Amino acid sequence: AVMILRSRFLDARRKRRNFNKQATEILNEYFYSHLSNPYPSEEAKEELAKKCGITVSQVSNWFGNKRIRYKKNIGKFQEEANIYAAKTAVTATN
Amino acid sequence: NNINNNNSNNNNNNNFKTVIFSPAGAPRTRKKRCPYSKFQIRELEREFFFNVYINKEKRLQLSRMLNLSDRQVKIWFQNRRMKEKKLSRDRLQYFSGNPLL
DNA sequence: GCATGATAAATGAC
DNA sequence: GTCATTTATCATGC
Repeated sequence: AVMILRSRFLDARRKRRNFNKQATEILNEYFYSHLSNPYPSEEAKEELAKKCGITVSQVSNWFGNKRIRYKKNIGKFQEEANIYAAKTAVTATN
Repeated sequence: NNINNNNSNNNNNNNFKTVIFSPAGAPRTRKKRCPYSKFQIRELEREFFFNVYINKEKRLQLSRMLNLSDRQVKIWFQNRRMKEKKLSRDRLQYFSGNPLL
């Protein structure tokens, strides 16, 4: 039984499921509002994880993937960047 | 003496460097990541089972047997220990949410 | 067919 | 040594 559970941990490591739209919104909002330094602190990661309903490791994975993929093709994310830039600009005026 | 060669099936071609994005600086390079073969992983895992920390002698011995550099074996054990720690965290979190298991 | 999340080599800070 | 990363690769979703 122990071996079965153990193998299930190893097998289940890559059972990928997309995050829900709200979680992605929160992560993108943080990323594009900290584009000059998109490295959330450990405390910020925990808060993001709580708000998104995911683990801290998943937050770290998301930022790691986002940083490298954004850096490699900034043009592809330009539209997305504008959307969230406008969103944060509205909140800044309040 | 040249260390890197890999037998195993598909690759490589190590010492291929990839250019790193350099924020206002001289462009640096990094060794291209090359996945290890099943055989290499099996032997590394076997040794890791006996001792999580590997000594110099066994490290050199393993590196020769697997056609990996001494540095690569050292780093593999470092990463493997980190992986084990993460697995422990995941296990703890999993069981805390499922007390019946 | 790529987008996306997770993992595997490799680097560097400390 | 640990550990947060970078980068490439893997596996899945759709």
